[in-house]
Amino acid sequence: MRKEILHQKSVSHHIMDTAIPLFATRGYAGVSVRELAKAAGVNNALISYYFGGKKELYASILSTQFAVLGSVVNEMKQEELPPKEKICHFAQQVMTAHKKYPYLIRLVMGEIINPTDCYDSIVKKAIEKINYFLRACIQKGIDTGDFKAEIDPAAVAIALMGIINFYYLTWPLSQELLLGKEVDYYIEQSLYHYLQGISSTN
Amino acid sequence: MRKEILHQKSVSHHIMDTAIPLFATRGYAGVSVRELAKAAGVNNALISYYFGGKKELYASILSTQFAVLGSVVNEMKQEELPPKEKICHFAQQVMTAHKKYPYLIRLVMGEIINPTDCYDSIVKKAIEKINYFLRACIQKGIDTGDFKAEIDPAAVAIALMGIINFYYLTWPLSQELLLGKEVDYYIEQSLYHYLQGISSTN
DNA sequence: GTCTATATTGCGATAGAC
DNA sequence: GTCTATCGCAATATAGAC
Repeated sequence: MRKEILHQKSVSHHIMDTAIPLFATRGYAGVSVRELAKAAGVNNALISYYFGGKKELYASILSTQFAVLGSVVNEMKQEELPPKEKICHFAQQVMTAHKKYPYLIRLVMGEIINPTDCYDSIVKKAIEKINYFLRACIQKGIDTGDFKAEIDPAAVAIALMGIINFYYLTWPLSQELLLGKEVDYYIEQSLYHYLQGISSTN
Repeated sequence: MRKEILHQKSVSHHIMDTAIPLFATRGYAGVSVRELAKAAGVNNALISYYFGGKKELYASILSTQFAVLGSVVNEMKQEELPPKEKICHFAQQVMTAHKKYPYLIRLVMGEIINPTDCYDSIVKKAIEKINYFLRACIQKGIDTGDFKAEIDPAAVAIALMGIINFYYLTWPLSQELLLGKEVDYYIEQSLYHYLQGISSTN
């Protein structure tokens, strides 16, 4: 049986998978096409052949990775749950996404602190979508009386994004600082405490 | 009167000040020595003359910027305040530092997601110091009965760092998402809600 | 589709004039 | 201290053989 049949993953797919951790951990400018090709075990010229160039390879990676974020929100929108439960469930979905796509958060942050041409077209829109979803949840919570009337949905939405993402944002440093505790437990607790702080009762 | 006397700031200092926003917004690999020199209005060769090379210039910037973080913690350590007030005061000091050194957070994050040789020697130690300070505050709060006994200091310390820094971390996007609200107000509120969540009473 | 070879540009660094 | 000129090398990209 031929090798190509055993390994059906296309060359372009393979190049992207190899490039993701490199771009994520060293930045767009920090990785060269030569290094990318060597790591993937393919010829330099194939990056231009399959993607058109380094920039386009990077843009391809960003759009496929960011599509993950979008689909998480889309799934959540359909759920019919009380605001607090919806936020907790969303947090769990994001955590699951971080585990499945461990380099996504670095690509996001890399674009936020060192924006490329992809920032406006891909990154910003994805984050705005998430923020809008959370704000709607919080507003609903205020309307139903679950949350304090005086809280500001926009501010709370940012705080929630911080609580849910900060650990992964600063990983692996955060893992060391957590002194052996489990991530899931940490985020669950932080979220619980914060939600308790904005809740109207209890 | 000679120009040099009117502008006493040394050339090396001027180069660093010009390089800070460039390294912060485009990353170490994203900026060339030629561009740096052009932006500062000096000759390329002067970067090697004053610092030894691009790497050393970057390292100089990181150490001076990170010294700011260290001094904030040192000042706070001497303060004798109840845990909650101490944490709130620390948050205000950090916010003041972010305003005075607006590129600091990007340099920090840049090193966390795309570490260079400076990461272990400069960045990691500074963050560990802050984390240790916060953990001590929280532990004291548990001991005095201000905070719930069941909370985990290490986990709460990370959550607090997230709440205090996430806004600046994702600026200017966070500013847009905040829909015109004031930063200080937002962080104050988020911190207040979270602290309320971990407090034993009220 | 994949390779080699190469064109072209830009990089960081430095020698040496002033 | 500051300049010009240049070295040696690595970057992205592509033409053309296979």
